[in-house]
Amino acid sequence: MAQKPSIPKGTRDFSPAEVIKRSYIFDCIKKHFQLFGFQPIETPSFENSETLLGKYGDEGDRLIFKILNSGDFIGKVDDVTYSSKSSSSLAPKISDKALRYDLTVPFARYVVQNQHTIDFPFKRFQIQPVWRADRPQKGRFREFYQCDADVVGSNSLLQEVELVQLYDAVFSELQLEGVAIKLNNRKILAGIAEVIGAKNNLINFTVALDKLDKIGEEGVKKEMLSKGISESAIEKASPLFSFKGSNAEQLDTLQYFLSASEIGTLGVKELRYIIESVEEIGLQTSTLSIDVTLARGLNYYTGAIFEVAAPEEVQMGSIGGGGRYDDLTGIFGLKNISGVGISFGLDRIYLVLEELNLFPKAIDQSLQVLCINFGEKEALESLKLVSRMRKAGVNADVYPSKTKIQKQMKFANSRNVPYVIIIGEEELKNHILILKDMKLGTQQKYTFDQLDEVILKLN
RNA sequence: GUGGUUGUAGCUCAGCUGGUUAGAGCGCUGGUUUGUGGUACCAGAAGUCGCCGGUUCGAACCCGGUCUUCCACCCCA
Repeated sequence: MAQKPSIPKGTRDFSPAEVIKRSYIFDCIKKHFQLFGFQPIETPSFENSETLLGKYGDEGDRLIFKILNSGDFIGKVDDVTYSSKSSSSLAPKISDKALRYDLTVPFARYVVQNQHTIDFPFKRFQIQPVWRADRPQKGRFREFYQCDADVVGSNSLLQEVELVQLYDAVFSELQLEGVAIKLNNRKILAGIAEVIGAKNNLINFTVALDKLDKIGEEGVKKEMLSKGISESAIEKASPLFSFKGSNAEQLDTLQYFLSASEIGTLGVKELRYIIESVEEIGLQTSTLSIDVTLARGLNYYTGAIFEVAAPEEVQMGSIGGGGRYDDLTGIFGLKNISGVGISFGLDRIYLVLEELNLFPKAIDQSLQVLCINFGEKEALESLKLVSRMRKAGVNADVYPSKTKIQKQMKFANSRNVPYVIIIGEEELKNHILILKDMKLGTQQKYTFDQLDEVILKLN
């Protein structure tokens, strides 16, 4: 026997039960994307390196999977580069393609490339795998799916309002109640930095602030200090560390706090509009709240920032996120196209639904009825009935070989088949079938002519 | 990328300071039941102890490397 085969670190096989549960989530998300007027696109799993590199920061570049060129790719490298043993200068010479790292940048590329055939505003959704050369952890993989919905070509804050509704609709349908949608605005973060006098240290300030719930007030202050933010600035920002109250109260406090900052005031105005609009329309099961410490990847967000936290009873962190980016397509040469989008973290949603036991009970009933095989003649008759049932939309099958009834029943049981049809020699002669309810253990006789009744029962 | 952690039967895990033939539960196969699963009882099969190397008379156990798992950073879904 050869050595056991294996799969690369951070990748997974999915069993039938897992694929079915994952499709349940995919289907729900997809359905709501379409209900909200989004259209599907797909892009290649790999892009030209220059499309991806430099778009996610140095950290991101390191995590991009690079694809080796074909043919004699080493022979074409000049001796100086080859003998330099420097990965950063060698890599571009031997690799000019890379695996998709997220869906947003390829989408931006798509929009720029197809700008003349797209009707703006363009609402697109995309559900495809992405790859990251990260070190795996629970709920973090090197190959995973992203489910994104973005709108480009509209500045309207109505989009933000709709995206909050979309989150609520999806999680409500998944029976995942108590999801916390957190909202912030990057203009508010910029305003805060301006007001406290840390304007040119915005990124370090927000990255540190984002960690508040994780490392606490002291930890955040320490990190800010180490990143060169002055003590007086941190002192001015300290009200933020214990920011409480209703959304309305927080908005008023923020408005006052940021009154000296033009951009901050604009941020508060935007935030207020979104919050008040959502409150007017109402949410089914989720809550929407302001979180001034929310920052996320700041590379391209310019307005609203979303993050969705799983219900408190599960330790899972973020199960979705998104935001507004005023100039995403600018990196590919198309200016003044504003976009806003959200993403669902499929793998984490899966783990949460599993932990809270929220998958539908009958989700693993992929087969509705199985016919026991008593031999050639009987099986042939069963097949006739099965084909009629299949036409009526019933998942039906015949056990392929004549083995012990015991074994066939056991198979039906472990496949979680709710009904079994028994047609033996005696039944065949009299044109009847026995329908056994595997849950109750009861059985009932029907003539072949009564098959429609059986189908009705199975549906 | 940094530091740590994990790997023993299909699955979940025991296995003492290094010492005969590596165990349990669940699952699987067969039987009690040759036309009835899920319960019960009986029997059985199944492991190069992640992989490679080293120390030792002797290694699942000690050492080194490697892969994998999970965790904390980094970053992020």
